Amino acid sequence: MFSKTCEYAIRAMIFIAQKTREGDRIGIKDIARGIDSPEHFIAKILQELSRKGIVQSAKGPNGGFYLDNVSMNRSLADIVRAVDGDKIFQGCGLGLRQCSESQPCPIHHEFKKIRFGLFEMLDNSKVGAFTDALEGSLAFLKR
Amino acid sequence: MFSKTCEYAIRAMIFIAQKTREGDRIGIKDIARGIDSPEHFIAKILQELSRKGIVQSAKGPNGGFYLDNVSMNRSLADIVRAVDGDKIFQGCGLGLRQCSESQPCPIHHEFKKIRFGLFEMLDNSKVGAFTDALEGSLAFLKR
DNA sequence: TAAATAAAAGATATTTTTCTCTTTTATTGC
DNA sequence: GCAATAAAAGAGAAAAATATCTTTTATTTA
Repeated sequence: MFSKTCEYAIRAMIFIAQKTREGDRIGIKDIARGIDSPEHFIAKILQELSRKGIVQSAKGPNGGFYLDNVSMNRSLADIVRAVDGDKIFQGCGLGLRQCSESQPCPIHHEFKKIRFGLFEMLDNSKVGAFTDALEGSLAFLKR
Repeated sequence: MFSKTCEYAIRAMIFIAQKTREGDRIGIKDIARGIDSPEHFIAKILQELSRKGIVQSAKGPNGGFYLDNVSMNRSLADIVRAVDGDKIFQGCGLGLRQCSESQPCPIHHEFKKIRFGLFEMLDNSKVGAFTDALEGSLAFLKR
C-alpha cells in the first residue's frame, strides 16, 4: 500500500511524538532502534521531512529530533503526501492518465470511494494522538 | 496502490475480455497496442497468468489470448492476488510483522476497514462485466 | 578554544521492479 | 513436410527503491 520509505516515516513520526511528549529529543540511532529500521535510511527520510518542516531537529549535544505543536498536530495524510506524494489519493487505479470524471476508467467511481475513505482515515489520524493510546509501550512499532 | 505489473494485468484482462466477447483471440502485439503497455513486458505478465489459468492462450496461426467461461467470471481481486500477492489485502498498514488483532498497531482497526472495502470492491468487479459498460470503445484503456 | 555530539549531505552499493531483445517451441494451413 | 504464425522461455538491461558508509557542518559544554 505505502512504500517502505513511507512506512518508516510514519513509524518514526509516531515514535518521535511519543518521545517529545516525554520531554526528550531523540537521536537518529535511537529512532532506528526504536522502530527497527536501517539507521542511515531513516536518517535520509527524516532529513527530507525536516527540510519540509514536518519534523524538527537540532544538531549538537542534546540535539535530536522532536515535534513542535504544529508538527504534533499533523495527520498521517500529511506524512504520506510528503513522502509518497498524493498519487495514492489521486491518480487512477489502473494508472491511466486520461481517466477522469468525464472519461472514467472501468473502476473509477468505485475506486474513488475507497481512496476517499483512505484519505479521510489518514487525515483524521493526528501524529500526536497516538501517544495517549500507547501508554508508554512502543514495542509494536518494531517490525 | 497497485504495481505497474498489476495495472497492466488488469487492463490487459479487460481488453482480452472485450475481444473474447467479440469472438476473437487477440495477439500480444495488439494487446500491447490496445492498452499502451511495453509489448514484452505484458507478454511476461500474461505468460504468468496463463500458467495460473487466469487467462487462456493458443499458439500458432489464429492463436492468441482469450478467456474461457471461468476466466470471464474472475474478479479483479483474483488478478491482483495472482500478480501482487495478497499483501495489499492483508499485511499491516505500517509494515509491522507483529501487528495483529490482539496486538494491533496504531492504525490497525481503521486500516482493516479500508482494506476490506478495497477487497470487496475488487471482488465484486468481474472481468467480463466491464464489456457491457464499454460498448466497443476501448480507448480509455490506453494510458 | 577544543572536544564531543548529532544532524546534514554526498557518494556508493544492493535489490527489486520495470522493460527489452533473442531464441525456442507449438500449432496451423498449404 | 514446410513455411508462417504466435506464444513460451531465457537472458539481460535500465530504472527506481531501498540500504550503507563516509565526510561535513552546526551546536553545546567544559
